[in-house]
Amino acid sequence: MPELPEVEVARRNLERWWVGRSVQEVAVVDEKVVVDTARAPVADPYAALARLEGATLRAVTRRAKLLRLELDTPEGPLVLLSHFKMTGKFVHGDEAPRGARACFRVARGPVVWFADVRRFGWLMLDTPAAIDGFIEAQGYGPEPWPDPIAPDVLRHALQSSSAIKPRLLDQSRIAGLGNIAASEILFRARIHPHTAPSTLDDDGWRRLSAAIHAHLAFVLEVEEGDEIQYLSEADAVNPFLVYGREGAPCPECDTPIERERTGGRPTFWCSRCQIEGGL
DNA sequence: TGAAATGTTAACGA
DNA sequence: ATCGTTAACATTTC
Repeated sequence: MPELPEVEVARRNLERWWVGRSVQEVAVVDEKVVVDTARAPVADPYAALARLEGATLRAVTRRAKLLRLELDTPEGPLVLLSHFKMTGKFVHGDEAPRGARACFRVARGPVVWFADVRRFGWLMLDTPAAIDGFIEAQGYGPEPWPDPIAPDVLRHALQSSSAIKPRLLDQSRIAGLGNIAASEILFRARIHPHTAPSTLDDDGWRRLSAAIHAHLAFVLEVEEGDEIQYLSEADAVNPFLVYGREGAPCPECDTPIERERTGGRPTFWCSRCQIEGGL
């Protein structure tokens, strides 16, 4: 299940596989894969994606967890936007992967598949103005990658007197962080997930800023490459410090890792390393 | 078998 | 208004 780093790896992969090359053929495997700017499935997804045949991919950019493919098509510039949600990914290969929903045959390149077992993800194709309007309307907060969010900016974005953990997930405060990232970042920053942002001192904000960047850099390094394995998949190895490690020894102090569910989402932390108030 | 899963969003209640 | 929880989306895995 993808967070920012997985989307960023997909961006790099699509750059390598596809940028500068044209699309020979497009196929829709799952009719509900293409949505409009209201996120409703379009009436004719075949016709929609057929607009990309003969198009050349110019650039791939990322905003939060959205991937934005800029294409020059016979009818003019269009943007293909995707959201991976829980299980989406782009892969390449001759055979349809599990969960295949659409595919793009790249001239002098691979066949690129949009695969998404749980089918929460989507593709959206429209003019640059329409797509950028859609992205703007999401109201995303500042990007934590590639440049770190400065401690001061972080403090203003997260300002609150309730628990910090759910705040980190709020895309309108900081863009791109997910549920795994929240636990990992707070562990790295030695901040308890229940800590109220209003009680963090300057050093706490500095640690949080550094921890966000360090976590993203770490996951990007681990997941770089053509095949991204999500944790839920068979054979996946858990590369995280505390996420999914309830009861296992803390990597710093051997205290058993704690777990709780809030708002339906699990949180993991070390009760010795992470103190409320951040110190 | 039931529960839970790395995302988002609408609906509801305090 | 704002916060937090719950259900829903669809499917797989433990």
